[in-house]
Amino acid sequence: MVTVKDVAKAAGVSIATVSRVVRDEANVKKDTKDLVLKVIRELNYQPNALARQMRQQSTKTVIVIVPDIGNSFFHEILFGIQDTATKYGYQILIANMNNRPDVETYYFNALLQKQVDGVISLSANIAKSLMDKVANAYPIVVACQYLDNSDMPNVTIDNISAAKKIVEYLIEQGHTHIAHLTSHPTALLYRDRFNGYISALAEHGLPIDLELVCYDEPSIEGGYRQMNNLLELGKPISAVFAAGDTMAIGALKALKNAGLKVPDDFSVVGFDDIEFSSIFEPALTTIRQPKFLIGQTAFEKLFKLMNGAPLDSLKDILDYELVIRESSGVNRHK
Amino acid sequence: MVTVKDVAKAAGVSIATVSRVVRDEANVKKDTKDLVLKVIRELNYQPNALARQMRQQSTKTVIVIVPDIGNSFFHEILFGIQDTATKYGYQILIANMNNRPDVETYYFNALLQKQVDGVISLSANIAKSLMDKVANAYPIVVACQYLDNSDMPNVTIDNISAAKKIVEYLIEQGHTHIAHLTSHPTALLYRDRFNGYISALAEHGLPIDLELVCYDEPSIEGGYRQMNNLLELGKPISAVFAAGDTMAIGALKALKNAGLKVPDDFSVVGFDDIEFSSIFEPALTTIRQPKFLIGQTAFEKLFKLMNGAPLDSLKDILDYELVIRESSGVNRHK
DNA sequence: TTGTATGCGTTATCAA
DNA sequence: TTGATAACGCATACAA
Repeated sequence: MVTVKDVAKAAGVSIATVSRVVRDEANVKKDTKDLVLKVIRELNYQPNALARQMRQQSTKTVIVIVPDIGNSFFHEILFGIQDTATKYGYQILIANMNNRPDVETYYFNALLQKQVDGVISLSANIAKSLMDKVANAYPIVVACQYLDNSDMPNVTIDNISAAKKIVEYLIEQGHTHIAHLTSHPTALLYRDRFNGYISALAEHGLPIDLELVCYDEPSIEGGYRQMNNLLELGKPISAVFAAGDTMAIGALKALKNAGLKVPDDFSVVGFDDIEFSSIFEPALTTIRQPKFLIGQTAFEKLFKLMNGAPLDSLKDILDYELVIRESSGVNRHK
Repeated sequence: MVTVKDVAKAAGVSIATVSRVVRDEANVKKDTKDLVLKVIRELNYQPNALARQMRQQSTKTVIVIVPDIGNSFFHEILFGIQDTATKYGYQILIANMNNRPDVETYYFNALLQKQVDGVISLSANIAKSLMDKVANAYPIVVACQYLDNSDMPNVTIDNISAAKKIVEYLIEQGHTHIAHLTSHPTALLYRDRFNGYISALAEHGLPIDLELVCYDEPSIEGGYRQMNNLLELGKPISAVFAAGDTMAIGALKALKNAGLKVPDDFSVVGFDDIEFSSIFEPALTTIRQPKFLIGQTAFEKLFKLMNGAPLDSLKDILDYELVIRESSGVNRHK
């Protein structure tokens, strides 16, 4: 391995001078600099990043904890993070949790051991106490998900109002019996979407029937299962709001399987706007989260944190958008 | 920051002893070990990974160059890599190229600067010369893709025979005029699939019409565009073999748009078996690559390379599988 | 403008 | 079984 020493010897200068040239410091004579650069090229010298990081106690690397890399919802967020990170000369380490909560803790150790300068977590499953403990001492931003009563820096949308908006859209289409497919109520995210659903119904004087609220895994299978359960109830439902697009697609499959036409017989709306949702047939009506922007904003926030700069705001609430496509329409069975 | 020194002082032993305990070396007296462990807990000591890596000149990290993290084809491969890497105590750094060829070169620098111990590239776009130069000196494995006349360690399937097999399946269903949707012929991958297509037709005495071979981006849009072009030709085509599932799904959309029924009027088959393909309706007939196994095998290979162990074989050719679903059937228009 | 010397926190060698 | 000490490759305070 070629080191500064080798370059210094070959160029007839000190290692300090070589180091200065490598880091492009100002106070080096032009001639010296050219000579050293020439030698660096000749010897094909590559600075050892490990030694540099060790010396500076910084890796210019940020770890992103992704609950499930197989879920395309996270891809655009990753793009946003990566885009901004690259701009600032940072690398990102993608840690895939595979939806196993214990892995999250594991990755926080990377932070404690100085392997990374900061963390962006797209998951909030980890025990709140640990989260707060770590956030106290290290730069960390939570995006998409969030915790109750936590003062962690956070980037997200207003899930309550977004859920309310899409349910109100269904109500405007004449639907009065709207079911709700959702997931683990331990996640504040789902509780918020549930609250938005309830608010919309209540404010429009519609009856609330908790039998129409079904819980399952946030997956196509989960949505399929619960849609079938709903159909078996034999109640006069004409629309369903799924708290995630994957569940919505599962619901669409169950409806098709039952011989029901969407949106003629039934309206289905989701949440997130994953890639799949616009390609599936019928294309899904949903809430679009500003995924790229969430990623960008999360990194910007983390960057400030890592550099000890003050945050404009602890929590950023970004705008969402109602995207109306083919899976929803007016209630024709009134 | 708590270091070995602090622990040593507090425990009244030398730093060497602390280091031994941390690394769980054998020759430490039980009592000493217990004492040191107690102090480590009390001080909440975390070994500094940077210093360790610096000392050992190894990061136990492998970089995986992914052409496009938005493409679900790569997810299962990543799972396979990650699964095996974790088993051996390695971390993986996912480098997303975003399909920009220049980024590939950039990431190889991480290798040269000792930030990672090895590379798994799921892309082969980089100039062959650079690839060979790097592979000569550093542990690197190419998976899924591959280059002409290159002696880089490689894990893949036999694309020629797989393409041939799925086209032969179409022929068995009575199809005689089969089109081919494919992408950049600069990629050996696509040339091989094209060759398999041609072989199948030739060996069954079917006419080869190069007007039925269309090139475009390997995306839904690309497939959609070219399927429309094919339909405009007005030739008696009854089936199409797309060299990738995304193109196949684009073709399905174009056929639907044209009012054609799949598989009654037309058969469509793809390649890869991405997640989407089984969920889309109609579900796609395709070639399933053993994605998880490709990932596992690639890491196993890299691991040997990183440890200077001999490779059983330079190139591993894994088995594929023909998956017959709803998008293909017998030719009813003969 | 350049060089000398020290230290980052760990592991590993050697001696005790 | 333990301890003293020398690296690892670089950045930087200080001196020249």
